[in-house]
Amino acid sequence: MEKKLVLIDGHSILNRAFYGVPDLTDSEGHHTNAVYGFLNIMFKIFDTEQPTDVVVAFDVNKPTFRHEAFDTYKGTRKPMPEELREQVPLMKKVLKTMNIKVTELPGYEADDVLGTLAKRGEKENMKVSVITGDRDLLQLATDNILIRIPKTKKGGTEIEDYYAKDVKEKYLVTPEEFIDVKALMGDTSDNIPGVPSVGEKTATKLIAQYHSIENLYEHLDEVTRPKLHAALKENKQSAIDSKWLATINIDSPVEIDFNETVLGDMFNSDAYDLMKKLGFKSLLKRFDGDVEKISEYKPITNIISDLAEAGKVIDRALNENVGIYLVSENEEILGLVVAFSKEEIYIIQKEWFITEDFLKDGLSKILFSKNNKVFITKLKQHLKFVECTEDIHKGTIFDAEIAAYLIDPLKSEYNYEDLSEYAEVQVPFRSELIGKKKLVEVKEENVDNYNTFIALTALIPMLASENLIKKLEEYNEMHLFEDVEMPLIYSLNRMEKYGVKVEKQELADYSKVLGDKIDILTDRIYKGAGKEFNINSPKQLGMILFEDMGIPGGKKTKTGYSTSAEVLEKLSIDYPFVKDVLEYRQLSKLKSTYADGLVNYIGDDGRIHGTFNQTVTATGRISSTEPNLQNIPIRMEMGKLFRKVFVPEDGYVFIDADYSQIELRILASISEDENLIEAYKSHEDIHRITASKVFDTPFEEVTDLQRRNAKAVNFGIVYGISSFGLSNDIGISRKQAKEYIDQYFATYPGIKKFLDDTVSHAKENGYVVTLMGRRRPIPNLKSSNFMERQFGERVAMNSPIQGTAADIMKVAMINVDAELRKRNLASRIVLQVHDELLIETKIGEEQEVKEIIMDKMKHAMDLKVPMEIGFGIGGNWLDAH
DNA sequence: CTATTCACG
DNA sequence: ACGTACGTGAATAGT
Repeated sequence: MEKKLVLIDGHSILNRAFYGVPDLTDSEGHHTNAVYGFLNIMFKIFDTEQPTDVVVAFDVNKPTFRHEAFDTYKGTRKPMPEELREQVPLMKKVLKTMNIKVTELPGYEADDVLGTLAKRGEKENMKVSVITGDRDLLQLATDNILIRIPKTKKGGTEIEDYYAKDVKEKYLVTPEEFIDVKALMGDTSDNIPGVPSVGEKTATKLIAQYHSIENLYEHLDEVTRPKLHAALKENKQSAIDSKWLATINIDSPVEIDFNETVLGDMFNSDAYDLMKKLGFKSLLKRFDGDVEKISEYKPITNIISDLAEAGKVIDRALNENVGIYLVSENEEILGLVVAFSKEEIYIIQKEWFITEDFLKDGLSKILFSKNNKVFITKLKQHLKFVECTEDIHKGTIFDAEIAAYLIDPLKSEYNYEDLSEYAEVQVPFRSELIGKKKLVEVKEENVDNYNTFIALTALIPMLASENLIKKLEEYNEMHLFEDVEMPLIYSLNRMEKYGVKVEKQELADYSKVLGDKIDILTDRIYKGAGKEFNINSPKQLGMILFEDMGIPGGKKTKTGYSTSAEVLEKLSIDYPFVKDVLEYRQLSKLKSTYADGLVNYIGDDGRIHGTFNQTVTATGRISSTEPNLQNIPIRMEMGKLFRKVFVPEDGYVFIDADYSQIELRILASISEDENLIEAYKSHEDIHRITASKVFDTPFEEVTDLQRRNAKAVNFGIVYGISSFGLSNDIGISRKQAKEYIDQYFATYPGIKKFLDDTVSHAKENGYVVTLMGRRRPIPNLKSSNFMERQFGERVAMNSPIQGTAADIMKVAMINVDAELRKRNLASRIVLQVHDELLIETKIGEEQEVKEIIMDKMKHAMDLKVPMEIGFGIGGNWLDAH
């Protein structure tokens, strides 16, 4: 029988899998996505190749013979992200458990091991496949050695196959010559220097003609292009060295016998248990006799184009449990999916008599029916299409995205694929169905994939709901879900629908003013530099400042000099030129982001309707996009003028209300520190009190500097203080900073205890919670990397505080909004900026609105300290604040 | 597609 | 000896 050998480039494939597969973690919070992706690629190969022998080769994290020869050689080791690094040992363990031969050879790279084994296998008449993501291995291809490169493309993984003839076809050179091409070109990521100015084109042409670097140099006179000739002549040694570096050693001392590589029982019970523990449900189906045999679920859909039939489905949905999805893209509706169960899914197409209005109306009826239960994701987006005068009856609608967010707020997305982990079905990947294409395109090109995708989007929320609810209950987050996050959807929806009025002309005028100032500065900067350059390019600016002008003290970043405001600020004292750059930076930021940026979002109604995202932040805050209305300037004089263009419509005024020092008050309350609570109860200036205690100065004699420093310490505490951070912030020594902190903790011992307890709780359980039970997992605390763990500790200290503030604001928003509507007032919330609400208030309603805000904001939660609200009223946002 | 910078809380 | 404040989003440059 013919033997078939599969050789896998371990790190290379693991790396591809890591970047190609969405984040996954096992029950203990360890990352598993790369391992999962690796196994999927491996099984895909095994399925088609049916190998008799398999070896997986890993690199050793030690210098190789290439380093010995050249100290500049760094190999391919880019720093690996921690999330990937931790999966390497796991990968090896999984492979060993599956009885797959794993090898690593000190002093050599995996490439060399693979090359050696490939050639040995070929000699023994085996068919050989090398699985790698690295094109350098193409040099190994022959008629019997196949190089296979898996690529994550739009619409799934494809594998590029190369025998010798395929290399020749694609790269116009033989596999052996491919080494020489690469050597000439050089490769910065592998630190192969090559010959400068020789790119792929030239290298290929030269090697195709001369077949090797050595032969090329024997015929160097024939190279007539003068620059090329010179470059080759000058870099002869480099070219030869590069070739040596790029050549895979096919004679490495690999002590492996082909007796050891025979594929044994991959699907043994240990491997089964391990897969199960890692949560790789889809892989379990490969195990014979697996009782839980799970295969990929592909929904069967019923397409409806007939109006009467569509009406029947919608009517039925009013009285049953349904998963629904209104398919829309760029405000255009494509159809409505109604899923009653795995077996019964209807896709109501928008065509013939089925109009957008019909579908919107259907959606509305299903959502607002009190006799059904609706499972959905992105409810807020759906509400965009319906009239929503009252909130949907509590308990009849379940947004699975929100639920999944509360269970794990660290995920970047919560689409059907992410939710399927709760649904006990194995679903096709989104990337395979639609990739990054627009839905309309997929509908045209591959209607089957389109239907599968939209069916799953409707169905999975329903299938996942049971386990989601179980988890919410287990985590004690049901209250948060039912009474905070779900009701908040409607308040955010109204806020988005109202939008906020912005004076377009004034914004345009201001853009012009800024533009003129920028032009003047640009001229001055060019004159000062002695030449024109792109001031917006940190790279070019760095060159000008620290090389051309020879300004000392260039702080390096990964890629060059830092030109951040922090650095420039210090230089600006001695160099007026730098001052101009700083001002240019500030103005061009204002112009591009705020003046020109915001204009694009002003709608025909003269208002900006931004999006407030509810499932983005790790702490529970909402975020704002398209545009970001939560970072409109306020601190700088030039910037705060933008707040003047935010105005109420005619007949209204702005009321602005913000929580005063909400986070510090929360800290006082959660920590139950008596001194801080007492300080707040006294209603005196908290930073002054702190300064007085920490610096042991009578209250009346506290200096401005002392107060400022105390304020910085208060901030620092909330962020999870470190002496370094504090010293950096207020420009004192680390030692001094440490003394401040120690003194602070001595003043408020309850805070010290709370922070310590929180961190140890987090280390023990892997998560922290807010006062309302909102959970944030902190996987970093388990990291093997010291810095990451340290970061985890700061996060553990900060998240309960920031998160509780978010909880409080959410409750306040819901209650303010509800009360305004209950009283039939025309006033409405138009913006939320974390601790601030902006209310467009109908003239005549000011007093009532003020009372509502004060009441609802103050009493959103019962804390051990009083909550104080800053209040303002005015004809624009700046004046109201 | 990532890094840098800077706007906000 | 590491190299750090917590949470966001947008514009820009350059690979």
